[in-house]
Amino acid sequence: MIQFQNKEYRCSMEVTLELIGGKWKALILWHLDNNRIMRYSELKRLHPKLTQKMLTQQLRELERDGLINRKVYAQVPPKVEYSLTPWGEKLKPVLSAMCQWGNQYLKGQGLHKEPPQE
Amino acid sequence: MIQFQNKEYRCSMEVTLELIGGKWKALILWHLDNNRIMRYSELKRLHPKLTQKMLTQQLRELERDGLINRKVYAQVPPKVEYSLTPWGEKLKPVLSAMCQWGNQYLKGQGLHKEPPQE
DNA sequence: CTGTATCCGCAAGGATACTG
DNA sequence: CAGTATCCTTGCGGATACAG
Repeated sequence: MIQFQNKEYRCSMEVTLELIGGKWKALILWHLDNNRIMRYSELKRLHPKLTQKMLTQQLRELERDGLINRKVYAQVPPKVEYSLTPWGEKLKPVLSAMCQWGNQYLKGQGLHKEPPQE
Repeated sequence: MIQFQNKEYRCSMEVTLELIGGKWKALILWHLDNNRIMRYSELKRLHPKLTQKMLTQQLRELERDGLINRKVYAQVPPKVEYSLTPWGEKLKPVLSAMCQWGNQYLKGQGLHKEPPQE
């Protein structure tokens, strides 16, 4: 049994799910990984169903958990840049594996065809 | 823009999230990957907060999407075994990467320490 | 531009009872 | 054992207004 932040976990998979699970986090992290640095408005455009409230909420949690950096420029109009921390960057294997799998699944017509052998 | 099952996706990451996202699927798949074959009652014991309703629902979706097999033995009392399909097995890189990352994060005291160099 | 703050609807998910 | 079926609650997340 793992103790972490006042909660209990049965395996490290549960911890990972707690930190990058949820509806939007993996998507945000993946695009931050590709683009290195993104502004709030760029992240907002990732998906039409991603609302301001949700985006801000997810970004705050990712920041709190040490996965992304938030850099505010003291200027008008405001400018805020988001980027991955070292911990966030170590997620690359996870994220790119997810993306690759999705690609393969789509190419194989998903459901009805066996996965390709490589 | 990707079309898949009457829905639209902007990248394959979104497709993967649609198929293995959600609160329990990755955990279920990960343990199926480790144990090869698991009965319903074994899966139920994965987590105290995983209810029958949720487990059944997630299993049905995973089966519908071609990620797991469901084998029913015609006997009393009933016996049902779940296992990964070839598509499900191709998720191993994703799942083990997630598990590894969680381990590293925990060992590094998570938030406040830099990730280890390897 | 990059956010907060509220209000609020609705569907995800919990609890319970029942079944082949 | 491995589920359904049903009811009911909770809180996620949408909509809107406002601000530095």
